[in-house]
Amino acid sequence: MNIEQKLTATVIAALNTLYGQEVPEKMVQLQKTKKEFEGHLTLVVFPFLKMSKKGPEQTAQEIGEYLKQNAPELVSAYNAVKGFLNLTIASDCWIELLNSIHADAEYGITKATENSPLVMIEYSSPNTNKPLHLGHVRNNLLGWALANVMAANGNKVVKTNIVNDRGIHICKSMLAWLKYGNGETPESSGKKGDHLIGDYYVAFDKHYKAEVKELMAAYQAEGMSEEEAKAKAEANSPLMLEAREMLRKWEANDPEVRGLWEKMNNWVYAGFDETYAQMGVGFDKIYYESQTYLEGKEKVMEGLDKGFFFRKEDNSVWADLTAEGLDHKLLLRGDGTSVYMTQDIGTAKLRFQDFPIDKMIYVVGNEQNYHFQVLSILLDKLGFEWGKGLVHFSYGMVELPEGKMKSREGTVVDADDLMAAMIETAKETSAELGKLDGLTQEEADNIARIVGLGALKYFILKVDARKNMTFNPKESIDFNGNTGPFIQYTYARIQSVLRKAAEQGIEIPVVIPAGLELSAKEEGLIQMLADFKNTVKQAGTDYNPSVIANYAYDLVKEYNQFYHDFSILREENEALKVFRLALSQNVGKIVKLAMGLLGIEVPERM
RNA sequence: GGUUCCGUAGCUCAGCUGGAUAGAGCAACGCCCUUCUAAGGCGUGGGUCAAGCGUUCGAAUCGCUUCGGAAUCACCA
Repeated sequence: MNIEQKLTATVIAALNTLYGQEVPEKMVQLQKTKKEFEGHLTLVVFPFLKMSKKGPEQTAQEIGEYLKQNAPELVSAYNAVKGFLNLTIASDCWIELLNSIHADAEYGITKATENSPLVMIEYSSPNTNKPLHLGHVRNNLLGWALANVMAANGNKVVKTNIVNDRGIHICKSMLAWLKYGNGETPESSGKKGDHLIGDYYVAFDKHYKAEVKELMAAYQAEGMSEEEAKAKAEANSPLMLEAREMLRKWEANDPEVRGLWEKMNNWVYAGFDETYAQMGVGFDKIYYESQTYLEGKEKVMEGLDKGFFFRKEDNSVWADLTAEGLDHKLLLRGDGTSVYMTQDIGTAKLRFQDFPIDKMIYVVGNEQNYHFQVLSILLDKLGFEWGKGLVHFSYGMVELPEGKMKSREGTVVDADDLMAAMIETAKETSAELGKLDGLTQEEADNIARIVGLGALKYFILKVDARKNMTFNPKESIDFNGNTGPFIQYTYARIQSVLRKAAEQGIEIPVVIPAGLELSAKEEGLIQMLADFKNTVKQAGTDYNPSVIANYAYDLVKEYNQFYHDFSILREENEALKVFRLALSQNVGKIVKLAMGLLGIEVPERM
């Protein structure tokens, strides 16, 4: 039983004795005492005024006095301010609590068991015609962190990625490469494969635009209106026609097109793998749209037979969602080909064949809210048990100060460049601060990597996922204040103290003996450490990794104050010294666990 | 127009299952390294929580209305 549970039970007993009423646990509102008041936990007494028939202050006094008299081992002091009863918990309770945290190397983490539900998390889901950019970074970091959080809440987790490896956009890159590439390869050019392909996608666009412009001028010279000319030019652009032809060939399994497609996709995958590795994310199972995009059709036909869907005169198949307050939704075109929704149904079918999914989480941007609302309804109709309860983990866009990223204007922030820049900044900062003395190049580089990526990841993960966020590429991400490096720095500091303690031959016992006089700061830190368990739980139930980030910051800020105000190794009272070492060690442990959930490493020194 | 989401300090964000005087960081200014890592600590200034109404002992938090912003409502994915 933890402190709050004990206290709740004691308060219930107190109310029973004082006012002769049995109150439900829910009515006992305990909250952390605000900083400006003395105490650890605060009981809100407003709900009890009716039974006490006294004023708030007097009621608080009565309850406080009862607790102090009857449970001194728990409540050592109290003060009443208006309707708030601030309770000071006895020091030994805190040491006991620290010991329980100390004994658990993975405090706050609940491991999955045989019978745990299986949660599948889809994230990343790139197109193979462009390298990853800042938007993908947010997606990947959130997906990875969310997967960790779900796993820490006792779920079996399967991380999955659906790669959009087919379609007109890939054909554009392929065509441009054939036309303008001169056989360029990642090896010959030294470019990462995804960047190489991205360059040809851009090249296609450039040539296509030039073509359209030229055609338009010709048509307009013939007397067409601007609008007409544009439409006709776009329809007759030889490049676009060629790309469409290529897509047809691809669908007809033309060996040459398929061969090129495979070659170029493999370049992209090699590039993505590098980016993923640097980002520190990964997947358990990767699906490719080329393998799933035909699967949905069968399911849709099944739904049509069962009367869930209907066919129009032009042979297209639709779902009528007016009963759900939505519109009609196309599922199969008149020519029988699939649309996006159909493909997602197909992917769902394959996934369910592969894994006994209990819950499905899609990490996809908020511009697709409508899509997932519809998908949920459709999957439910088609008999997927997890369909109705599927979670669209909808995150907001990353915007620049001047608005959205636009590839046309070259404002897209590339993932590889961004990570490299962060690491470079970390390296420079470390050098300026003289932190690298006595380290090998390899150690220094690794620290720069950990710190640079830590800054980037924390910057993104600390904000509530569903909100749009602003990123200003001109102002580099901070390393001071509420940042990843601040948290990492505190961890490194703690490790430094622990190393020195070890050098001095001081051992931290398995059980810290009780009977110490603790400061409010120290007790508060233990209280915060214990909160980690609830924070992990909250992050899981709310699908919200940012609460972990904010928790880590609060904890570390508190610890830094302690570190500044109290001596650890220079403390003369040996028992107190050992206690503070144990406290520090556990702060370090929790910081590492919390950051680990976010996918952020912590350095032993920095 | 329908639906959904957002609006908190100059900037970036917490707080939102109702509780005390709304918090951090950045930026500005000032102080603290002969002492365990100064990527740190302390302090000063900075707010009509978009606006209004309602529910409540109590509203940034819940409800309604209005204003502002975003997304979406495709035979694109």
